[in-house]
Amino acid sequence: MNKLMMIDGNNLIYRAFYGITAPLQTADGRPTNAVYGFMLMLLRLLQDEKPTHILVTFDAGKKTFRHDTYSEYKAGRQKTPPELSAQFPLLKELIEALGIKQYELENYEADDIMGTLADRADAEKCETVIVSGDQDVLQLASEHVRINLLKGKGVGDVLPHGPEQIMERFGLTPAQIVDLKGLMGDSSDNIPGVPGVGEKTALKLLHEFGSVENLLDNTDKLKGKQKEKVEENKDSALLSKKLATIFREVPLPLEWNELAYAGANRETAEPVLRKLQFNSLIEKIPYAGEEDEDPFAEPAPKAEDRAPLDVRIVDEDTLGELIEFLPDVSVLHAETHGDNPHHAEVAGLTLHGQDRYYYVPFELLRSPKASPVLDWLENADAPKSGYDLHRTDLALHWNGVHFAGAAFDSQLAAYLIDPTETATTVSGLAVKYELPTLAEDEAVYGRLTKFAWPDVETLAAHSARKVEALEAIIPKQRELLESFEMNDLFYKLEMPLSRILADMEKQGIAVNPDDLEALGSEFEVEIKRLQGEIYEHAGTEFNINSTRQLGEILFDKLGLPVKKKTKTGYSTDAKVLEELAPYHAIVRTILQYRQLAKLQSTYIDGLLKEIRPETGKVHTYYRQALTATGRLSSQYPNLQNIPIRLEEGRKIRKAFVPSEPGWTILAADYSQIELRVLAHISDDEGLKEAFLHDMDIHTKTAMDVFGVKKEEVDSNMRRSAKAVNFGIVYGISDYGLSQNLGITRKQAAEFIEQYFAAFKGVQQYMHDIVEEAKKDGYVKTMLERRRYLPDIHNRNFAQRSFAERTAMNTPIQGTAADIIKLAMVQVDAVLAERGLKSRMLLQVHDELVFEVPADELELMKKLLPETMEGALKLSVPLKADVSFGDNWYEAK
DNA sequence: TATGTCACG
DNA sequence: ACGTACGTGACATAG
Repeated sequence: MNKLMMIDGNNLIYRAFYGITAPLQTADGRPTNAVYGFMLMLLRLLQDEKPTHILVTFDAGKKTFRHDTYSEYKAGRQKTPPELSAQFPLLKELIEALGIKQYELENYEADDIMGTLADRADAEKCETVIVSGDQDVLQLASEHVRINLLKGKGVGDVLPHGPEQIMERFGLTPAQIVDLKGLMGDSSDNIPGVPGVGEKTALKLLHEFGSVENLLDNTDKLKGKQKEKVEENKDSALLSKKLATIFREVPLPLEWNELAYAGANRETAEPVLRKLQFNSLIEKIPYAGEEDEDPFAEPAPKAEDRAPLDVRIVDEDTLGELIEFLPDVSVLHAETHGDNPHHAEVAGLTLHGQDRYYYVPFELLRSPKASPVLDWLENADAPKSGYDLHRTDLALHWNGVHFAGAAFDSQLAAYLIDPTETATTVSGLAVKYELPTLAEDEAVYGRLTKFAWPDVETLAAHSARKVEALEAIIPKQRELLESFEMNDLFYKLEMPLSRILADMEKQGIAVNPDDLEALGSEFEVEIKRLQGEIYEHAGTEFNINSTRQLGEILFDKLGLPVKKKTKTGYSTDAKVLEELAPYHAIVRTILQYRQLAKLQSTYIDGLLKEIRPETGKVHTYYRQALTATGRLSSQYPNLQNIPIRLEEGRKIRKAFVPSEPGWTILAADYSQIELRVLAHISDDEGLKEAFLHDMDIHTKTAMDVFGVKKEEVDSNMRRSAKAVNFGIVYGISDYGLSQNLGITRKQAAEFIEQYFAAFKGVQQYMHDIVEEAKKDGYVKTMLERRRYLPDIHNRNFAQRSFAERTAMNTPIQGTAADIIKLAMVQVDAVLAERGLKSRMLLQVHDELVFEVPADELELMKKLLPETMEGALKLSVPLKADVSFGDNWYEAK
């Protein structure tokens, strides 16, 4: 059975270029990221589709027959970046070397070539797959032709579209896709369509009229502005449809057997792959005549072919040998199981130095003879490198083993090098750094319910491979950190912080279950009452927590107006319910029910489950290598979202108490840290002035935006100004602000304009930072933390806009994160220097929470804000406020 | 496992 | 015209 796969080469290489941001290059310095990304996609496609025939098509030259019809076709397109143009010849060479047919033809686009062949294939009833990211090709779908539409940024994800999926998604046949384009146009190809008609309107019109032509013949059935627009743009609509129509009669000299593909030839493929430095891919290519192995299956075929590592599995008798060897150990890796490191199981440790590997089964550490190993593990002066040592530390801790001396954590390094990188395993890093592949943990252990430790030899061998890879990865990471000027950020901030976080997490915070249960009982009574009331209003009992059932009651049964839809049904979120409240008493009741149900399930029941019986405390886990901006995140439980805004929820905080009698909870939070950072980064005179005089920033903003005196600022003006300030920090858009304030977009746009007129420095910053992102491909915080923004060049407006807002927000949010991290390191040092007993327990983005003994309270009330305010010198003062009490509720 | 909702900064 | 406020995690439902 034959199967043809056709790939839009231009489309895929563009996506690969923006999808793979790693600085890959050939030995002579030519960039290869796009070629690499293309190869990853191709391999995945070969694996998933197993085609018997393949064709990669390209656009040839600039002019096509479409330019004769419309000279502005594809006008205004950004020039292809030179780093990408340079990769076309490399890609073509590689495709050739893989034995895959490629074709391009003067005057025609890749689409036309695919369309012509797809028609032929369909007539022959040959199964055909077309791969592209361009929606235009959906018009080619038919009984035998499926479109794999690329989705998202990933290199592998596709959305299969046959006629049925197209009908489901658009309510159109494949043939009607050109009518859709005719009406809505296509900005990336500069196809005009009908002004004022977007996808929504175009679909509505087509559902009614079927085609562009039929619509134009029946414009008398339209009304108002829409009628005018359509009538005025008849020619444009017809032209646009014509331009979007794929030409299916391209004169093609291709013979079917030229497209045949049965795998690559090792002798021709390997040299080219080596030249491109794609060493890690060599064994993932399906070669003709070789066993057809799954290129993504792990363990990777070649890894096992390499000479096995000399791994010694240590037992009581050979412990002496290991102990002698300890001073040479540089890399350590713990094999652990469990997402929550506070509850992780430790199978064993692999130690490496001087090309020797020792695997220590964890039980062996219980032996009295192993005490030198324990001493070494807890010796802060014995430096250890590894991957996710924070997790190792916690897992060992709860199993009774002390750990210290983390010197280089490869996971943290990877995070600084690219915080949005998805390769979050040692195996993933090996791929990234083009090292020999190694098995993913999942492949060795299985996952979730299927998890099982393999026999000790397999485990030791796998673990040693990881350590081997780390030995190669770490020097590369050191170089990158150096060249990114991140040495301070890494060695003086993130590495020390990692130990501090582990200390905080082990310490935990005491939670009084009686307080929670008492509060829970109150909620319980009220929830029951509200539930009864809702059933009564509804005239029936149903599951209020089910949005589907709730939607049926509100909108079908009670007939309330539908405000918003989700992709699966009616939206019933709080914003919608607020709008519906005037129509029916049930709505307010549901809002109250939702509020209490949330508190009950997440914060009463959820928190009670997390109290550790041995300690009576909750021990959160801070993820230090997760967020795109440099913030921490908190899990198991999340202690960064304990309620505070509404009084009912805020009471939860009363259950967070000191763990020793007579002690106090002390909290200190930065005041307006993000806006202060903005004042510094943007160097805006007005904003700096405001903070130098410690003014109420929202009032000051209102004064300048509305042009009034301080006394004239009313609460509404201040509220608006506050929303504008939030918007500024998030990367402002008129739409976002209008939604937040419930005003029109136009009004929001005016606010923003007035804000920028008053704060010229901020306006300049917002402009400059986007330009910087375009130039460099990334933005930075004050401490040189980076975030790459590949979508800053995206032709899709929404994605590009998002990248622009991110460019504005990340340096602000990220610098604020840098600052509080600095403060934590400094506070930790101060506590140690002075031998204080006070303990840092929590971090909530701009707030630090401590428990302090009575005799240290006065000192801490002074030291803490002092240290926090002095953490980093800005052109405006930092301000930290302290509060304290018998629990977290009181300390605010 | 995906989706909707809602808690926080 | 396009379609969004930035960054997270946990829970319940439903397939």
